[in-house]
Amino acid sequence: MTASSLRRTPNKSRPQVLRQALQEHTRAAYREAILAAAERIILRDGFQPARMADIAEATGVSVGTLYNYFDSKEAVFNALLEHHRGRYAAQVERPFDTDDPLLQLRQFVTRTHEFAEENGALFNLYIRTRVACMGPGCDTDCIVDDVDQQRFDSQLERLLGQAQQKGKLRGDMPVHDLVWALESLLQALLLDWTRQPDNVPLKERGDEVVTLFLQGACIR
Amino acid sequence: MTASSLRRTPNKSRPQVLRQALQEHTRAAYREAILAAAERIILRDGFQPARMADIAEATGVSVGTLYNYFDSKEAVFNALLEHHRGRYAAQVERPFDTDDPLLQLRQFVTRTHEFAEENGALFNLYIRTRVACMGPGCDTDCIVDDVDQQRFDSQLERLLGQAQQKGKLRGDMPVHDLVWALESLLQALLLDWTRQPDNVPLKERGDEVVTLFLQGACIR
Amino acid sequence: MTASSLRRTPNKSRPQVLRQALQEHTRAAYREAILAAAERIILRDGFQPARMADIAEATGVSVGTLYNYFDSKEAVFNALLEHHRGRYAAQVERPFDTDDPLLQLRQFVTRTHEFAEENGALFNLYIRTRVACMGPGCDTDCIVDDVDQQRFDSQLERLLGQAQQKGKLRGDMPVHDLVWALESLLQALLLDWTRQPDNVPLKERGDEVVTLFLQGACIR
Amino acid sequence: MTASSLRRTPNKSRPQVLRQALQEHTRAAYREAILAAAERIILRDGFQPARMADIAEATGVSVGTLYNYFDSKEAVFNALLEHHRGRYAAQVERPFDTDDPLLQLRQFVTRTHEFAEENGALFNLYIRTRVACMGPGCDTDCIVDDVDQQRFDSQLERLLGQAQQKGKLRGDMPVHDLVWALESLLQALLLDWTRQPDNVPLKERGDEVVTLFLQGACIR
DNA sequence: CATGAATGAGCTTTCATTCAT
DNA sequence: TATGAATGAAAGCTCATTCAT
Repeated sequence: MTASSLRRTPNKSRPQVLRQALQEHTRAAYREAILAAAERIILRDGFQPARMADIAEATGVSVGTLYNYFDSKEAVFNALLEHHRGRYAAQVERPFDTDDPLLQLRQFVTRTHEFAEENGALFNLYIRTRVACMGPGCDTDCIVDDVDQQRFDSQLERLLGQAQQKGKLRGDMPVHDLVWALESLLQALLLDWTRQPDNVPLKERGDEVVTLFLQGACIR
Repeated sequence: MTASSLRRTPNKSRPQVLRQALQEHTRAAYREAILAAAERIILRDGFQPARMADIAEATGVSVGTLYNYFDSKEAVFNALLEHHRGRYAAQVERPFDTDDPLLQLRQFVTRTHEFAEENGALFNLYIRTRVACMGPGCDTDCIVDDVDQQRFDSQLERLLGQAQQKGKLRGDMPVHDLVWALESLLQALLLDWTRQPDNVPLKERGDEVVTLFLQGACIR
Repeated sequence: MTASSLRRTPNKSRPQVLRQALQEHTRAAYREAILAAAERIILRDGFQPARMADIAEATGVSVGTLYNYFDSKEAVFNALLEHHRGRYAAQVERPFDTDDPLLQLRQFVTRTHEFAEENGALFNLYIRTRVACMGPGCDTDCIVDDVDQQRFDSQLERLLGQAQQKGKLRGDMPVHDLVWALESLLQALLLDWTRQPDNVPLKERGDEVVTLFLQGACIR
Repeated sequence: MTASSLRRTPNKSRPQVLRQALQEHTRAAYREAILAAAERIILRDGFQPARMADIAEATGVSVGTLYNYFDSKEAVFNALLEHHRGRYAAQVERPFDTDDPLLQLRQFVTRTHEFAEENGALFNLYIRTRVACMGPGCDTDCIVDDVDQQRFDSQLERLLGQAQQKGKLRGDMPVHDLVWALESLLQALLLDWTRQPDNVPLKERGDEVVTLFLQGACIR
């Protein structure tokens, strides 16, 4: 047996494959556990005060282990957000039940709110981060890009654009402004909800907000 | 008798009184200077990264002096906000030029935006903090109470309530919800503006937003 | 008193000057104390194992204080070396008592050794560092430049060059090689001495080494 | 009976013996491979920065395996040096081609330098370590004992002693001192060479150094 | 015996706050 | 009362070593 024959062999025997599959599983489980703990801790303490040591303890592992799975504290946070992006996209971008853009709009909003209600704490973190991190000095700067916002916006824009083309929305206002207004209202709603989840019936309020947005506050 | 004159109240001879008056003046000047510097620094670096040493240097005093005027870093920030509350209230709560609640509403919004444009950097900080610091763990937690929001809200509530009573607003929706919606839109606008002050003509957009709020997105 | 009048005034009153002088003194004393302690600790533990906390404790100050005087652990070490460079140069570069280059050489060597004997521990550190830090991975890489070595070499070169020109040294060998050989012998001697200061009578051995260097090992 | 065969000594059947022989072989191969990798890594990074994980990777084994063959990082380094000692001894302690001690001396020096040139990187490490690690705190403390130095010295001592007895060297100086001086020069030469192998023609310079050592710098 | 993930002590550095002058 | 040096509790991250599989 020579020194060079010690190098890792590319093809693996059966047991190795099994073991590796097991390890993959374990590894994934660890990641999940760490992220879950991190979510708890970060939600409890906030991002910057949250200490890696606490996350480790909450996970039930040592600090070093954290760094076997994530490069840095920031990476943990990023992974936390990333972890939920796909799920949101999947839930929200399914085909709609109707052809009417405005009904599609309502469905889109409802789905978003359903997702929020199903993933409360997460969304709390998520939304807050998206709003909070715009100024200098926010430690989570650059952590959250606008990927999600853009996805959300472009959906709204598409739907409102279709509605406008079909003559269902006022034409004296750029679609962009309408998008902006609706998005603002919905974000404010989510914000309120993350503050006091129990006091805000999310989906009902969402529908009301859309109605108000469409019809306006004045008597017709 | 001001707060600081309570500090020591032995028998005072005339010159002592004079000296104390002078000291009061000096004390106020120090506070102002510190707050001004703190504003510069916090706006430049953000709250949590801003270092007391930097604020001291920017003020031209020593670190210790900071603590002669404020109990803590947080206290400086609180005072900073408090410092501007009165000014905002004064500017916004003047009597209106009209009796029409909806016109008063527009004037109120305009005044708010004028104040914002006149106090850009401050307002930037102010708004951001109000939005960002709602969850736990934010270092500025407990710093910003809802005093201002409540003042703002009650104004809106009063005006929208009057309009509703006069039959100018839809009655099928609680005033509170209307207030909420308008407030959300306006806050979003301010938020946008603090991000890119130059791209958002605040007062014009404010008027448009109010119009959209009142009339809705649908064609009538 | 305006805010701007609070800024530091350039001209200082008498007491300020005094106080500052005092502080300068204190500051210098602290630096010295820290360096002295650092020397002890680094000599005891080596550079890389030496912990800032230990240096702080040895100095009798807190860790933070260390960083009020030095930017980093490396900076402490650099300062330590720098601190002694001037002293060595001063002691060694005084005018010589004679015109004979070879006698000057002996005096130069003697002075170096006197300095070494007077600054034992330091020189230990100094010499070891100069020798050790040439390969990769040495944490003190780049810390010690060759300034001192060059100064030492150029002195030797000058003296040996003069001797050669006066026909006192063999001409069949570049001065540079002679310098190299003598320097090697002297460095080895210092090295031995730093290992076991008590067993090596530095100055006597130095003289012997120079003699051996000049006359060679063979019988004439 | 080798060291590792001492590990377990139950009654062994024939096949067990065979298997054990095989294992011995494998075991040796692993050691070699690890040492080879360690040499590469340590030479690349230095001893203290070199990470066990890197050595493991370079070997193509896991970290744990390293610890099946060596007790610690230090042990790896020790083994690395030990591994080359025998080779040096073998090369250098062959019988000489001549009876003249001074010629033997030159041959001895030449052989050492040949070995150095043939084992460049290693010798680089070796020499550097021998010189650098004499003080406390050097992480490689206690790693390098003086075994090699002593062997080298005793050779020199023997040869120079013979020469002195034959009246070829000055008698007014203890052999020990002559040994010391020559050893110093040779070590300095090696040192220089390890720093810039290409600029120093080792064997030629070695001969020059011996000549200078024997004849001295002065004109005769 | 190989594996490689888990471990956790230990490191340097920062900065709000205190306090002797 | 101004000063600013001293303080020291954390924090994030590394890596030699262990040990269950």
